[in-house]
Amino acid sequence: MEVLGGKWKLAIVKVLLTGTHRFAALQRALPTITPRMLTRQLRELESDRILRRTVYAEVPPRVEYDLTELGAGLAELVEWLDRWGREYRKVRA
Amino acid sequence: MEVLGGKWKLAIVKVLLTGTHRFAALQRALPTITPRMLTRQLRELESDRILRRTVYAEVPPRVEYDLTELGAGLAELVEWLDRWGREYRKVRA
DNA sequence: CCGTATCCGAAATGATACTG
DNA sequence: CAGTATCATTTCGGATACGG
Repeated sequence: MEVLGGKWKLAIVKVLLTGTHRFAALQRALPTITPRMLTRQLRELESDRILRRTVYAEVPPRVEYDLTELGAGLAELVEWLDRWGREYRKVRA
Repeated sequence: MEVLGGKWKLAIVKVLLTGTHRFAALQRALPTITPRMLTRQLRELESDRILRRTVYAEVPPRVEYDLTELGAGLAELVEWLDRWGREYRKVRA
């Protein structure tokens, strides 16, 4: 929970499970996140080795984010949580 | 994550997966939690229907906590997270 | 395009003492 | 036994503006 907790991390992982994304693409996938929060969460996930950050020395700059094998190992967990969340809403409603 | 997030909730669920517990027993199982935090987390989990709180009108007072079916449905998730956490520590170390 | 800097309010957690 | 009350600290998340 220390690694995955908070409002955004699992959402970011979920997006990256669909493939490599650039910063702006992540912003589009998570429309309400501010650039500050996105940067922070990405850096923490990188430092926890959930994802990789790749900088291409180009103009304009290009930075790509993709899951490590450790991060990719969360696929089942995310699915599990999705399922449980749906069941939860059903029972609570 | 809204239901299970935070420092203590999953730990409490994990303890209750081993059976019904009283307040003091939960404190013993989670030695660093303060009574204030334990109370708060228990009330939130109760309000989210993860666990049940049963008060017996006795002297001295007895209050028991146990998982609902919804809460018990988290067993697999907890196991999954445990496994992933162990793998995580191994890879990180 | 991909971020940083600064400031802010709210929420989470903790320490300590006390009570029916 | 099973909590409350009070106070302080820390962390989280957001708004806004700016920069290489």
